[in-house]
Amino acid sequence: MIFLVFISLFIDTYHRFEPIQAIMAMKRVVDWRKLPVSLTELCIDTTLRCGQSFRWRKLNDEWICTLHGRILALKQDETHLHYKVTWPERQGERSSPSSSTKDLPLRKDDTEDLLRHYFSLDIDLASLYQQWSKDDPNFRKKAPKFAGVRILNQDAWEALICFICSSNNNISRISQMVHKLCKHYGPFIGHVDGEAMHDFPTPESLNQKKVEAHLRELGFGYRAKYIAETARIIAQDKPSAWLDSLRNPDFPAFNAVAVADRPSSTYKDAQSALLSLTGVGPKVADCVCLMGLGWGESVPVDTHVLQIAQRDYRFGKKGPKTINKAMYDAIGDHFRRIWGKYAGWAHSVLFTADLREFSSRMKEEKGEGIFIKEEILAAEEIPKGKRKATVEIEKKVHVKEEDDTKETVILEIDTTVKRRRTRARP
DNA sequence: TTGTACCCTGCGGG
DNA sequence: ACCCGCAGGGTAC
Repeated sequence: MIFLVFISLFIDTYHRFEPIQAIMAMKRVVDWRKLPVSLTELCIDTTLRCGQSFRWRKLNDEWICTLHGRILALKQDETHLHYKVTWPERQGERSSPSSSTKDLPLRKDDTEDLLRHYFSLDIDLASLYQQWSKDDPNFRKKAPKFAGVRILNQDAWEALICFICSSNNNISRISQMVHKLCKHYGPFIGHVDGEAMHDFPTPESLNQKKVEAHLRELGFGYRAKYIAETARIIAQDKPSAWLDSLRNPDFPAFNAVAVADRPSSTYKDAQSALLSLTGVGPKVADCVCLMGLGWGESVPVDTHVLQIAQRDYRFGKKGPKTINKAMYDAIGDHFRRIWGKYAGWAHSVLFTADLREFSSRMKEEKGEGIFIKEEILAAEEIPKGKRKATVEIEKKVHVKEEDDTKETVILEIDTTVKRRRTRARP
């Protein structure tokens, strides 16, 4: 049996093909083009804001980002995804008399392929939603308001650095930090609305002497060291295509080239390989697996997902405050059992539904279809002589919910909570 | 195996 | 108004 591994050529594509792209860049006036996609299959308004990518910005009703050495603008209506490409400017080119809109690119423009790859448009999302809804009442309840949420097929290196930034952080600040990385270390591509657009920096550009100190000045905190060390390891210590060798072979990187006779990685292989990097724990490793390496079964478990597991999937919370690796794996396995091969995709839908930014969509649900009844099972005694104490209370919460079909479902969730109690006066 | 420091920012309750 | 505690897609020690 022959194993295939796909090696990406993404690194430095811009520089490598500079002469060709310089000619392509002469065609400055680019029309909007479109791909047929329904909002059920892809909703960019949700997908680009739900915290899996940190570089997309919405300007004047268009989503803008640099990707693979070009600037992309996206718009969407009920039937189509509209896109516009801008290739990089060259120094002094704009005033060059040879510059003309009549010149055609030498190569076929691959932006449509890039978009199909980036959004994994070959995957039938509606069928997946149907399957998850059939197997999971909670998904069936939440999903209708969050259609078209996809996992983006991002570059592994970019995902790695972005999710190192994400530790103990919020989406707003992560976006600001990633923007600073691009601005200070990424290749300049062009202007949009007078604002300079840079692509994501290469490992080499982040593997320089003063990067750590500089990133600290820029407000990266303790993550500055993680980024600098990871860049050094990827740029110096590992083979050139090491990260992409961890990809799911069924979903090769964009511009990948097949290489024969290499053992292919599994999801668990990829996860454990990533864990060897500084600043990369199980959660960050899973984010890179899911969004950067094509492993759809990867379920990143953060505090949010832990809450979802406990609140909506009766996952016991007897464990400690900080979850250990065993607990972490158990939660992932639990969701993989429910949702299957694309568990990470389903997880992303529920994660999005729980984000505060999107919570208004669920607001009307609260208090109408859901009734909660608490039943205290056991409570630790308050020590004698103390009037107040923080004690463990074990309670059983009955959640009675009605879904659209008026069918009644009873879920029981065992919980242990800390509550401040006051001893009754003698 | 469990606990704590780590950088920084926005938010809600006093 | 200001302060203060705390959480925000965790990880290293």
